[in-house]
Amino acid sequence: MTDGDASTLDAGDAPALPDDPEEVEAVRDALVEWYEADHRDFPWRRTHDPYEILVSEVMSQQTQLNRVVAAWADFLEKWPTAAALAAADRSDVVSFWSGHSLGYNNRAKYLHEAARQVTEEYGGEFPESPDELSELMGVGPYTANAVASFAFDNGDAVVDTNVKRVLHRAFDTPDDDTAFERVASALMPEGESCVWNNAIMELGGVACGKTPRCDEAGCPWRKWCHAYETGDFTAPDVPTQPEFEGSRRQFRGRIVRVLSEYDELALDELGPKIRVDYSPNGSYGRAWLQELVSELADDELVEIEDWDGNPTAKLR
DNA sequence: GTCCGGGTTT
DNA sequence: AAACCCGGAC
Repeated sequence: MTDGDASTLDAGDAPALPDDPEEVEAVRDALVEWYEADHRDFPWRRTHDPYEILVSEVMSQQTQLNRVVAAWADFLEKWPTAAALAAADRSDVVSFWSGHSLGYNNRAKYLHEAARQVTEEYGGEFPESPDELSELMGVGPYTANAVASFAFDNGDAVVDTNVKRVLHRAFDTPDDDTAFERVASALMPEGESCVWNNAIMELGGVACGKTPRCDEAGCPWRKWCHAYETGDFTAPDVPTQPEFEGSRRQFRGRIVRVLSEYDELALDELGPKIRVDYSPNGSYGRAWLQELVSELADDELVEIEDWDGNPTAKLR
């Protein structure tokens, strides 16, 4: 279809890819050649199994890649297929997640649920389009395109913060999601999502990180790059998170970790294991803990038994 | 000790 | 719009 973006594209100060289509082709070729000449050899880049890709993507969303390597291998050894994962107890999956310090335990739950969806709703066969993949629990636009790309070479351009940073610097793309979307899609060579999305994220990871390493990494886009020309390597704003130390997040994580070591634990036994200054009637006491545990129960990560008298928590 | 990363859900 | 995690780099 013809796009209705002509007015914005013609807006004079519109950011841009080179006008000449041959030049755009040169930009594409330069990146793909750079990637193919040398890149980090992550194990998930050696598979096209959609389940293995999904696991790596969900883990990568939140964790340094070094730790993902070990967790990914362990996870697949334990649950080699979507069917195997779907058959597991969720508490075991959450325990694994917590035990490998992967963070965001809800995502273990989502991954387990996604595996169940694949086996029960798709007969064990992963769907191959980004739209269908998006229906899986915990799979949003980024992960849907990543899995479609790396498993089936069937994705659209991924837009994660790496890609945004690269596009913002190289082509002065404004810090606006629809603009990133539009430029990323215009740039991706049709039908080459696997190599392309790997390449552009590799660029964001090794050459165009927060501190740019244009020359050291031999960035293939230096001759077109707006930032390289101007010296302004400003990156798009990333929302800053509230403090972690002392946060509810921190104690939720501790609770899950402790509960994965014990079958079940009364609140007054759990308390001291997550906080040295716990005392049942103190300011950080049973009422405080009860609320945290209740929220974990609302998230279906934890189960509370024995509500009358001596509440006990266990992984669900 | 301080800073850093980052997509999905509700 | 807000909540969610934790180790590693500096």
